[in-house]
Amino acid sequence: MTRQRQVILEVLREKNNHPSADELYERVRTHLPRISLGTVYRNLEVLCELGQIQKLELSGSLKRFDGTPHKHYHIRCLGCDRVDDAPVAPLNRIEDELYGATVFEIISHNLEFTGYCPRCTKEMHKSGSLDA
Amino acid sequence: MTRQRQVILEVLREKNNHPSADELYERVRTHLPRISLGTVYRNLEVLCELGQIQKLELSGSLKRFDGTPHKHYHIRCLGCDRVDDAPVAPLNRIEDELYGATVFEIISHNLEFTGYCPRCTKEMHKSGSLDA
DNA sequence: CTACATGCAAATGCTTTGCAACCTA
DNA sequence: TAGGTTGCAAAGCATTTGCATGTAG
Repeated sequence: MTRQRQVILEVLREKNNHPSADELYERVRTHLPRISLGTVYRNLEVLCELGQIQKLELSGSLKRFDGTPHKHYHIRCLGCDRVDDAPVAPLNRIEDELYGATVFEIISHNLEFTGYCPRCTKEMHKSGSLDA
Repeated sequence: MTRQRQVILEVLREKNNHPSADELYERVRTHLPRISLGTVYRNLEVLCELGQIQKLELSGSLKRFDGTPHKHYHIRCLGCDRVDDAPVAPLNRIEDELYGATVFEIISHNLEFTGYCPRCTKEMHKSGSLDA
């Protein structure tokens, strides 16, 4: 556990708004100005394997990271890419529905919502493109 | 509707195994040897906008394309990236669960399964890494 | 004839990697 | 001091884009 890894974990946990590697890099840089982006990527990978954090591979967007290890769903803003936790109960039975109906051995599932955050909703109303 | 666009659509529909742009490019090339990858990308984009096909932005994988416009879920193989349709009924009510519980204006949702296809399952048993 | 589509190649953006120097247990 | 880790720079890969030419309607 190097200083770099420590700071990355702390910074990710203190304000867990699901940052991308690059956003996290910028924040970590205020504490460790000489850290490199490669180190951030490498440590995020290691921390995932250790089960301390999770990598979010949301469709149609770059990778983001979640400071908590517990499984939950997310909502992503189509306007600004902001990611929030989705307040929905996990679908505990959904994988059973596939049993016998698919040739795959199911390992996991993920549910993702997309929509517009308040700011982007307002922005759209201003510019008149309410349907986009 | 150019010849290129026509062929891309036909090839995508005739064997809809959710190819990537590149795989589709290779297949289309057997009919139109001089087509460029850029053209394939551009036409796939256009066909999506026309509602003829859909773009699948599955997490942790490159973009894939589905020759049908109707909404359904998918399963992806963690070993070889093969993508099948998931035989599960659409969750028609799920977005309502978020109503009032999030500040987002929900537009859509997507459910994704991951697992192992028969071939990769067998492969794992052979090499002894049953848990990966 | 005009607008849009093409082929080609270069550019982009995120992510990974090779490598020599550097810590740290 | 041995093994993992770092910073840096370069490479990798999927995708997008600029531009001159070509083609459909």
